[in-house]
Amino acid sequence: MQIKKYTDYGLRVLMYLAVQEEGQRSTISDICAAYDIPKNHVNKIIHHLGKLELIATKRGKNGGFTLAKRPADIRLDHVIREMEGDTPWVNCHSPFCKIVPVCKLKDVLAQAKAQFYDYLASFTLASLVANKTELIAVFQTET
Amino acid sequence: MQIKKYTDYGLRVLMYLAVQEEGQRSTISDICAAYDIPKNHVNKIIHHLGKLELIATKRGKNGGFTLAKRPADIRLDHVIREMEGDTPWVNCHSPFCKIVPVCKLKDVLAQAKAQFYDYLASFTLASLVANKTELIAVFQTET
DNA sequence: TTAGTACATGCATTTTTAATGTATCTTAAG
DNA sequence: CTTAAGATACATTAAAAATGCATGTACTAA
Repeated sequence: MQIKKYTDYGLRVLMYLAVQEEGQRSTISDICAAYDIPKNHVNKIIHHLGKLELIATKRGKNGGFTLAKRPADIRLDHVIREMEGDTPWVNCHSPFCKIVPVCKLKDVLAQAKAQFYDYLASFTLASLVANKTELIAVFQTET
Repeated sequence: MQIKKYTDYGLRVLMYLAVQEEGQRSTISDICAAYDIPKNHVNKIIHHLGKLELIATKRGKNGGFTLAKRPADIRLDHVIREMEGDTPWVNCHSPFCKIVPVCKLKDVLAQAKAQFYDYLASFTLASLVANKTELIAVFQTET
């Protein structure tokens, strides 16, 4: 059990953007150079983050993207739920399970999952970049 | 993000055993017939549950297995952790991530994961089979 | 004591999902 | 009108999980 790299990268993109100077646009190439991760994947992630209106994207020359909200207004539970896809953590229907109607397992797991997200709801992107200067320093180092 | 069928089946095996008559041994064939799931997979799961000392297995003719503990003494967090494998929910090391030393994301996710398991720790196998007679009835129906 | 049954174990194959790659389209700046 | 950037679609590869197959080992009962 693990979050997808897709989700992980999405969060890292947001962290990167959160420590940039106000109004400073970043590009997919910037991000990929900073983290050394593949452009293809990030391409899709940026698109997705744009759709979620977490970032504002701009095409064409001198294009790029910036955060569309303040870091303190970007809750982690929201980002992770959206990026990860919000499906039940146990699959009761393929294959068909005959005890589903009387099975308490799915309910317990659903509640446990809710606990996970409830906890995340108390954090925002701002929580992740509280140590902004440290992050900036690390981004500037060569690998 | 989802638990493995392996884990799911493991829990279902335990539920099945928990509603059997005291001392009544079950076999892999019994379980697979009850849930209509593949023997190969269950084979490994039974072995694993045996290693965890959650069930007592017996080979040979008239062999099979029973719960090795009372349902109230089998905590769900324990079962799921063991079956699922207890690794971090975010992979910070492949590919290498340069911000790891100053990254708060891993800590937040680790705590969220802890919340998930803490909640499960308040439930046992007994919680899952509180409606024992209902479960028995469903097991007896044809598919 | 031997035939049969059931779990134990290891390896192979298939399926599913995620990750990555390639290509082309659209938009905007200069 | 050329270049740079994200948008979009499709293809391919890689990783993980699920499943299958074969054989070993322990136990029982006839």
